[in-house]
Amino acid sequence: MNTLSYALLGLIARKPLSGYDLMRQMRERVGPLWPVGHSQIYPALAALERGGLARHNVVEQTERPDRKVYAATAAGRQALRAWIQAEASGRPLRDEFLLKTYSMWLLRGGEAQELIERERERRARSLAEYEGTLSRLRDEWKGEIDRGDSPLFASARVLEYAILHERDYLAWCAETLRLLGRGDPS
Amino acid sequence: MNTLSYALLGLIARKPLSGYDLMRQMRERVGPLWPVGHSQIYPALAALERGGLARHNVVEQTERPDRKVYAATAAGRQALRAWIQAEASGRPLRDEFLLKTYSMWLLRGGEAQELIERERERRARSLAEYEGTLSRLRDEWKGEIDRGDSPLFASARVLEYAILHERDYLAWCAETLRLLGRGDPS
DNA sequence: ACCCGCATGTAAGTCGTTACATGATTCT
DNA sequence: AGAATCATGTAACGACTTACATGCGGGT
Repeated sequence: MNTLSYALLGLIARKPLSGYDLMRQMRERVGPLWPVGHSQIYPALAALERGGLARHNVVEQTERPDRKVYAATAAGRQALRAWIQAEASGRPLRDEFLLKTYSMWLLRGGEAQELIERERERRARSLAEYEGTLSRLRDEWKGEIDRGDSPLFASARVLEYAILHERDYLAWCAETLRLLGRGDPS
Repeated sequence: MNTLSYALLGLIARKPLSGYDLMRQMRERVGPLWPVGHSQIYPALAALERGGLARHNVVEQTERPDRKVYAATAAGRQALRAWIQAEASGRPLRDEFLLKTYSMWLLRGGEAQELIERERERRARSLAEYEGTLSRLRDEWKGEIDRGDSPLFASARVLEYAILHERDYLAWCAETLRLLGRGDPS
């Protein structure tokens, strides 16, 4: 059982889904948090089923290929709870952009500023995207989203975190540009 | 050439180092950003040398095993600059704790609060650690650390980012606890 | 005609972690 | 005596990415 399996379990514990659905949900909702390709999903679902943590029904379709819709079993929900409460493994950030800034002293003239400016713009775009998703979620689930025991509350909190994180990145870029500007006025 | 190779190049572009030195520097300085085991380092250094991006001298020692001290070549620094300015690959966060909170609606009673409280404490500890490292760095390199073209400036900026990030995490935990407390008063 | 979305899979290759392997010196 | 630090490597395994593979229906 790896982290990916728990991510999938977390989704099918909310609502039964097919492998294809899971692929889209992982891309759209959990995407920035834990991206997965469909080639990982299908074997993982088979493994969950072998372990008794999920079960599937075949839904036959005439106009499209049949779907295998997976749902979490009681044992699956139990395993998910246990994983959540287990000691965190302390996985690292692995931030490629920061690793690049670590060597930005090699750049000349305004190259460092350009690099950071480009990143600032990318982050601003993804911030706007998260904010859009969150406000759509809020509009759609007005009452439920504030209840602490609701799946929607958890979704919203994760999005809030992503938003905080992007804001932070923007602030860091702005401050770095300011500091670079002082020492080296173009 | 993978990301790890550039991380190593970034270090030996600052100052020649052995594989063992690199292991420690990656653990102590770049650690939270891009952790590496020594088993990755030695083959990667050999590959850098095959590509002409680094070269090593053997430093013989009597009391300890001999060291292979690697330095970046001009081609190595050039490759590093090119990588820094290349399009970012947009690698993801892969945050296991957030993935867990995504399913926290499964928990009962105060379990969610306990989970977040534990994480808050862990983050507070690593914040203190980063702050300590940064203030030590500042004390040691007073003049150089503010010059935008200095390696120390880059190191400090990366640490600043890590600090911002931890503060953010703390704020998020506090807010989440507040929201959980309102809906479900123990 | 060609590409996109739906739908499910397998295979090959890279990256990263953990364990295996060796051997001297220094600290407890 | 046993553990930790210095110092360099190899091997096995697991996780992740990218490409291969198939096939129908709808849009341009």
